[in-house]
Amino acid sequence: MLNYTTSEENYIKAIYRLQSADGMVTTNELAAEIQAKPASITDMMKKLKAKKLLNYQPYQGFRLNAEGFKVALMIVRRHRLWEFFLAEKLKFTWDEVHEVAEELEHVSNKKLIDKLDEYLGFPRKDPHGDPIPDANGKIEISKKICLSELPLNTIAVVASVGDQSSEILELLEHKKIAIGTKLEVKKKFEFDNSIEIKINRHPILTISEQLAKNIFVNYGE
Amino acid sequence: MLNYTTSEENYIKAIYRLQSADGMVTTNELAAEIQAKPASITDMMKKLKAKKLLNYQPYQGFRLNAEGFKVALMIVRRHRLWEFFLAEKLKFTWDEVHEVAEELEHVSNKKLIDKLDEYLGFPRKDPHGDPIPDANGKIEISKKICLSELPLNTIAVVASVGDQSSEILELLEHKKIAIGTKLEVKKKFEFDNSIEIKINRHPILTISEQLAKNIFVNYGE
DNA sequence: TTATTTTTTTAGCTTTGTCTAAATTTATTT
DNA sequence: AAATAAATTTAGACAAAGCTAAAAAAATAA
Ligand SMILES: [Mn+2]
Ligand SMILES: [Mn+2]
Ligand SMILES: [Mn+2]
Ligand SMILES: [Mn+2]
Repeated sequence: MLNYTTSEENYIKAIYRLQSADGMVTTNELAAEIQAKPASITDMMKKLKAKKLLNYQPYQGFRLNAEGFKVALMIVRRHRLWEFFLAEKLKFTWDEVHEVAEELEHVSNKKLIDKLDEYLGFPRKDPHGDPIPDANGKIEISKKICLSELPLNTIAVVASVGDQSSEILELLEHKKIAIGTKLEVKKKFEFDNSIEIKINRHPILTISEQLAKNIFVNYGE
Repeated sequence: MLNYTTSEENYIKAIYRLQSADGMVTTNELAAEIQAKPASITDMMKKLKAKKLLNYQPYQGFRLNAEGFKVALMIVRRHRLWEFFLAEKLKFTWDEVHEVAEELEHVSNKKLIDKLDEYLGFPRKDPHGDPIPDANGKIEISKKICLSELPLNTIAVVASVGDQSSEILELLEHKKIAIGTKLEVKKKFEFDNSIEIKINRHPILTISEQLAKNIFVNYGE
């Protein structure tokens, strides 16, 4: 496995994130994800195709091939191990780990990462509940869905928030819900689609339909 | 304190390393240190002068100014803290830590470094015996001398090694000399400048001039 | 099926950091 | 003091990674 630049790695990881089971990723999709102009995407897709990391034909979109997928999993592994380290050992809070891991993930010394993994006790999930690929690139399947679709009595981890307004953040803060919070849905009411959730050692909370649709969780073993 | 690119930081650190109490650093010196061509040095010196990190007049050499020195100390702090982390927590041997720290040092999130420092218990020396600047840039003055200058029958502690090639490390391993090893010089021979040293409970060892010049020790206090 | 809109690509420009080769300045020898 | 050598800077080139604006292709609407 060769070494790639920070830019190449950020593109590879973003394609990995966007590419679902079948479909192609489009230029505009990736441009939005990476916060760059479509012309820059086309440039990089040519480069990554030349490096045999993806399939790409002009105007037809692109997908990582087997090699590109393997590379992506190693970047994801580094990112999530560092996130775990920051939260577990350095006591960073949920909103701080991602940004720092976004930089640390590009230090790609294999021994460093494998020893870090060992030091951390081979954690299987990062602080957002996302699975950490092992040294061979093996990764648990876990599903990310919105809170209103979470089955009853299933422990899940808050992974992200759809709306980013200060209003929703104020409400989440008030209810003590944050990225990484473990919860389960105890009741669902059909009248207004509100739900009741339980967080360890806290009283039952009521969540409105609007709020539930903006909270995304990871679950599944 | 602004952020600097990886390249700028490597140049700043190299100048810090070369610049002694008084004299100027020359273009060729820095070119050799950084393994780049003299023309590249001149380019970067113009850039760092424009950023007000050093004094530089064409053909007259250069020196970090107060601000550049402060920046250098923070890079050195990051480098040595990561080296300590790698040796202490991830069980890297002391000859493996430098290369990895050379990359990690460029992740310049202040909170990351200060929390890492705290997590490590505010270590004062890196695995090579070099002092680690604190969060304010304060650094112990180490009175290091090389083994060939150590007076006879004076107990000293190995603090660092000049050359860090695998060849010298192999030799040091063979002779059971490591950071922290206590020793004293028992004899000096003028013919080839070789010396004989004594390490507690070990037979007398012969050290060549080349080797002695690359072993630095702390003594007295 | 044509026309219009959207998406994507191409062409050309910018910045950063590197290089080689030539010019210039400083230092050292006759 | 010249002449020569060494050190340093300048000039011009290149690759990476981004951008804007224009052209081309694909998708959608009329
Ligand atoms: Mn990143
Ligand atoms: Mn994560
Ligand atoms: Mn470095
Ligand atoms: Mn060191």
